[in-house]
Amino acid sequence: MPVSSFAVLGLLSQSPASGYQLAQQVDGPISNFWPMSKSNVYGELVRLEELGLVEASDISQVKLPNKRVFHLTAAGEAALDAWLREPTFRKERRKNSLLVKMLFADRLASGHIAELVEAARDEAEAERARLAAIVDVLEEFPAAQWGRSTALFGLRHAEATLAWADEMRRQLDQLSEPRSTRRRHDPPA
Amino acid sequence: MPVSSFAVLGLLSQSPASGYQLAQQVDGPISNFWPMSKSNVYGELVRLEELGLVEASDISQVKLPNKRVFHLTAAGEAALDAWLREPTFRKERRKNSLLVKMLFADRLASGHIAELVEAARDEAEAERARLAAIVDVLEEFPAAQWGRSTALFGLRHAEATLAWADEMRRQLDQLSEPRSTRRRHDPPA
DNA sequence: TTTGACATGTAAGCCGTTACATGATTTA
DNA sequence: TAAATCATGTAACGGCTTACATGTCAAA
Repeated sequence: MPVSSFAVLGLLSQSPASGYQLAQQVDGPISNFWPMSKSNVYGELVRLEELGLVEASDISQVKLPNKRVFHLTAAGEAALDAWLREPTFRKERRKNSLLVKMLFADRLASGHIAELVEAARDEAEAERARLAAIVDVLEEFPAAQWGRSTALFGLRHAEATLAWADEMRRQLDQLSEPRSTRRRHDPPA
Repeated sequence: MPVSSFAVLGLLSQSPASGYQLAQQVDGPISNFWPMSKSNVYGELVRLEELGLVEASDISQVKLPNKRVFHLTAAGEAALDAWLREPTFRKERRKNSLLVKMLFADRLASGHIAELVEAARDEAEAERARLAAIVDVLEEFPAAQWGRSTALFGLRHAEATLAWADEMRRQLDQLSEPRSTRRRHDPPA
């Protein structure tokens, strides 16, 4: 079973929900580290229902379309907990096309490399600010401590990207001014 | 065109190669941030050939199977360089099932959470050591500076994961010994 | 009157994986 | 004699995405 199945089980474990509601939830916090599309959600629900891990109650509504509200079965709870307990998450493929570009950066003028690095830096800085704010806010809600931990993970990684970008900047600076032994603090010309 | 196509173009730009040779190369450094399977490589070659971005020369060998050695066309070089120059790499989905587990960690006993964190830490520490060694070695080869930069990126991120795991450790320690106001340095009992 | 929220899905297709198929030659 | 290396692919399938299809009701 794909991780997406467990992601849906996890969301349902917090509260029963219709496909529509789940489709909205997957654009929430979880999208930061497990993006899913709407269709994907509906597909997972079909699978989980066939496996008996979730069940639906038909809710008829006046003035609004009827909906099917899903909730975990006992088997669903067991499956979720068993998965959560496994300390195995090795197979995730960290794909990063920025690094593919860096690997072949020999083909680029240093100005173009600098553009790549700056674009990466800008993105990382925006991410850092966004996540720092979230971590800060959640600090005050002990009940959200694990949610906070996911944001903290992202924050530390954004900081890592920033640190890397700064190192790359320095490397690129040395390329463009390679006057052999250059003093640390040049007097203005 | 998927990034994998450009990855193959990039490898071929360094030196012409047969499908077999490429299939070996994709298990090399590039596998750290763009994993590809053997079949995937052969598939990409078909696509790139149809698009006129690579061409093959048939090499007949005695005592060994014949092979088709691919090289970039002018169009292939142009396509690669155009892609390398674009400072856009936004769409990469960073998927991380560890964080999915953390998000639902409320369902777990703190011992199980600690196991997750320790497993993540162990993996990150192994990765840190592996990459630190590579970064160190490549230090001495200025020609490999961009290859080194990709390892450095991985190194900084492994360090970020370690820092995060240590913060989680502390958080978990506080959970297990919550004797209200605890002194910094407890005298032994 | 049109747009947006509510609500559920299907269809087509892409990217990529694992497993399989074939067959010669070299090395243990 | 068995395994590894060289060499090229095919088949089947899984996961996921985008775009499309359908329809009601409330609000602007």
